Amino acid sequence: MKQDKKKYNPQAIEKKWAKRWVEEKTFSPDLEKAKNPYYALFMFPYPSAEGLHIGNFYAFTCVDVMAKYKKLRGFDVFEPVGWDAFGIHSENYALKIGETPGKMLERTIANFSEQIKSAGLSCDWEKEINTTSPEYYKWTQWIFIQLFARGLAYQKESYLNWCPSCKTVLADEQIEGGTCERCKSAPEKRKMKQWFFKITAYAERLLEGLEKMDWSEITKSAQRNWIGKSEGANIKFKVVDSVEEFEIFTTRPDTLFGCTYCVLSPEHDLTQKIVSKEQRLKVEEYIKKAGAKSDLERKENKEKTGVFSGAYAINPVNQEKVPIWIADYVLAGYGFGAIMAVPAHDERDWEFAQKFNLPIKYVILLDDKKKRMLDDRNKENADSWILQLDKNEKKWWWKENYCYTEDGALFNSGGYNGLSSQEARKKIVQWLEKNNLGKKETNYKLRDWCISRQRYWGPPIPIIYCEKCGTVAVPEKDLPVKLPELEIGWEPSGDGRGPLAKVENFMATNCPKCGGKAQREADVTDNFLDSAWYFFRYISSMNKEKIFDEKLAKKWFPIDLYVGGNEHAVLHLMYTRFITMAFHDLGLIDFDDPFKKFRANGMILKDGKKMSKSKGNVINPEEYREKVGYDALKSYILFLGPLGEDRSFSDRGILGTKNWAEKVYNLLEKVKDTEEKKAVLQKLHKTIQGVEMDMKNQKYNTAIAKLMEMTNLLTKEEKISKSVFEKFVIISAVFLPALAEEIWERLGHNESIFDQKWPEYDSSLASEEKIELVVQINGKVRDKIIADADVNEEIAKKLAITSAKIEKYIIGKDIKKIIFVKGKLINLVVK
RNA sequence: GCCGAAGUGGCGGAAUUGGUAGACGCACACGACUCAAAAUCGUGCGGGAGCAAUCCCAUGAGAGUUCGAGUCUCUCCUUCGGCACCA
Repeated sequence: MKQDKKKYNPQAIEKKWAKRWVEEKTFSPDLEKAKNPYYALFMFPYPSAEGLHIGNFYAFTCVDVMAKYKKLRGFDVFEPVGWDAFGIHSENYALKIGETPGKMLERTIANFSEQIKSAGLSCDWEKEINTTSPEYYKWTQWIFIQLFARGLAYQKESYLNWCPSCKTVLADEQIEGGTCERCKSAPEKRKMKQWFFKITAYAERLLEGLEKMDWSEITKSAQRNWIGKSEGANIKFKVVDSVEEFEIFTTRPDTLFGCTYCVLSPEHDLTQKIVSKEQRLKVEEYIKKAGAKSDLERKENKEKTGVFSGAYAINPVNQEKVPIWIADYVLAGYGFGAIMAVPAHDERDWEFAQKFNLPIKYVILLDDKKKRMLDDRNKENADSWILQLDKNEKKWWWKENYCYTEDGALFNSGGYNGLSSQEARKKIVQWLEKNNLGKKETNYKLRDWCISRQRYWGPPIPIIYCEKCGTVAVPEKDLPVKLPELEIGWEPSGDGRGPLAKVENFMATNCPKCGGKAQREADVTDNFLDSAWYFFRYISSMNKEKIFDEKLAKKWFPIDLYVGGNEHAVLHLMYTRFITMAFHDLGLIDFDDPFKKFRANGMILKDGKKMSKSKGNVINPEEYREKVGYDALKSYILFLGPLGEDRSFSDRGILGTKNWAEKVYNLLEKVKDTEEKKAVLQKLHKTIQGVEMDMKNQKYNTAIAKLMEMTNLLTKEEKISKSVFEKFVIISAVFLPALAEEIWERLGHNESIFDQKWPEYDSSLASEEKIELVVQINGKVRDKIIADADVNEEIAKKLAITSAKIEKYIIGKDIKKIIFVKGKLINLVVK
């Protein structure tokens, strides 16, 4: 019986402390008075009915260990928690189980919060938020009207992604690999009038900001690709025998002389105006067909199609007359939806010209090196080059049947012949600008954020349509526009309007300007808007006057550490940056980017495979609490490898951290009144130093390894002094919080271990007195000699050449050179 | 195709950033305890040669720089992530 009491019982210990931490508000800082703020944030969860999963657990823990470490280092740590509960995800699930989302969430949030509370995280439950509460979404709507007032929220009609299953439009960011991010069905193209946020106005700032931020490279690169900056020029083309003209965007103005035709997208405004009588029927038929194609069809079938418009344009640089074609390989949404085609030096134009027998004109010469490179790539055609000798330099161009996009030297280009592509780009654009025929321009792939959703479960868009006054924002004093609590009729209708459109007492209102009868907007905002600003609300979750307190924001922002899944790289993370920049421009804050440091946590694989319900290899955290306890589970996840990489979880492997926790627990018995051995003290101080360094670099895995080493050393000791053990327990508390807290109490302390000070290491103890001096001959290790740590070159040399093992390598040879690395090695270069 | 990250024992991964490759853990083997098993503790554990001391090979492949390369440079291969008819 007594035996049992002494046994490590993680479940009981963890339960006890998790409860006490919440009750005693151990981790609730005073935001106003805090002197040394540290804001640690994990992506707030969507409270799914399945409950906490291992991915949540991983991301939360990555933040949590840093929070605990910083708290021990004397910071006022704020690690808030809340619920991202609006949105299609919740609503679809509610539809599936036939319950209203509101009722369902009451239950799932209660469950989820119990789970997080029992996980022993240092969350501040005082500041909990929920995006579906009117106190929260009042401010989501407030953001909308602020952006509306500044022209950053606007309505426009355009072709949008319509998800037939979710029955709503989606933002471009929510189409992943051509399908709906939520339900994986193929979206249709629909022309609709919708609300947009002008994120494109921030394209350059979003891109530039990336340079300064401490974010995972993988995330930054995803954002860069999504923003898709390209520099080039706009060029005007006049239409022959017409007053019309159109502009094109190109990144290769140096190839302007090689333009042999132009292409307009089927949606281009000009097509109707310029089409010739003979071609009209064909053109109209083509436009109709192209319009019916979904993005997915386009993606799958990249075969070029198109039709001649019957009209011609004038190349501004050489007055050549070139045909204008209509083709859907030119996209309406990018640039002007019109291009100059240079088939010799653009692969898409090349393909099109081949198919429709359009002329090809080479204007770029390549040097020998580039020619050889292309020859290697394209061996079967390697004999079609034409040689041109230019100032004794060999230059080449292709005779036929090939297209190359490399930069080179210009020819067939009038006064620009001989210039490099780079120079020619500058000169040609200068000439165009001087003659008002074009200008330098930068384009981005990023498009404005469509935020209307034809759904029920979101904040209603705070807009009123008045016959007299037009589109009017709901005044701030009337916020929030409450989402009516519907028992029935909240399902998406699919008719292009949100279900609120049918709720008469919601829709009917008065115009805030003229007081006359008016209608509300029936759509709600995108769920990603709720989550684009939640971290601002945490610091003022109770504030009724303001979205957040500016003084507190100044103190607590930018956020010190943010961790979450990289699947949000271009969704959530881009939107948060945009909203933060907008806040900056509203004068609310003085910074542009909300997260100083972001780390993407990788995925957890089970035995090397992706987890999925169908495979039955899903890791349920609660199951492992039963088996090994949360302290061991969390440590194991972190121990598996460096942050940001995928990691393979195995049932056997987890025993490693379980054993570790148990060993630490068992050390308690050895605490005696005793003098500490020097070797133990040295290891302790080295461990403190090492853990500090690893935490600084967020190398949790090696920090744990160092603590394990210390544990192994202590396990071998008969007696451990209390002072050494206490220090060791404090530094272990970062990874084994409940266990450490329990030990701390048993050592006779009343206050929480997390209110203790991190022990300072003594650098004289942390560094070695004796080292193993490595002796190399010509860079190969030949001997290791124990020497004083501060041994100098002279003595090291003596030690080396008098070593018996070294003798045979230097006998009869000259020592040409000696390389000495202090505290490490001496290398004798002999011949 | 373009951009980014990565490739080290049977496995997850270390390596103070150019200085002892394989820390720590898992698995495995042997030993101690036990009537026995589990648990625990101890020892070993990249490959090859040798009784041994020791020597050779080895960080995806190949070259290079260097006294010295897992780390830097170039070329190539593979895997993963992002973008993709974006002019």
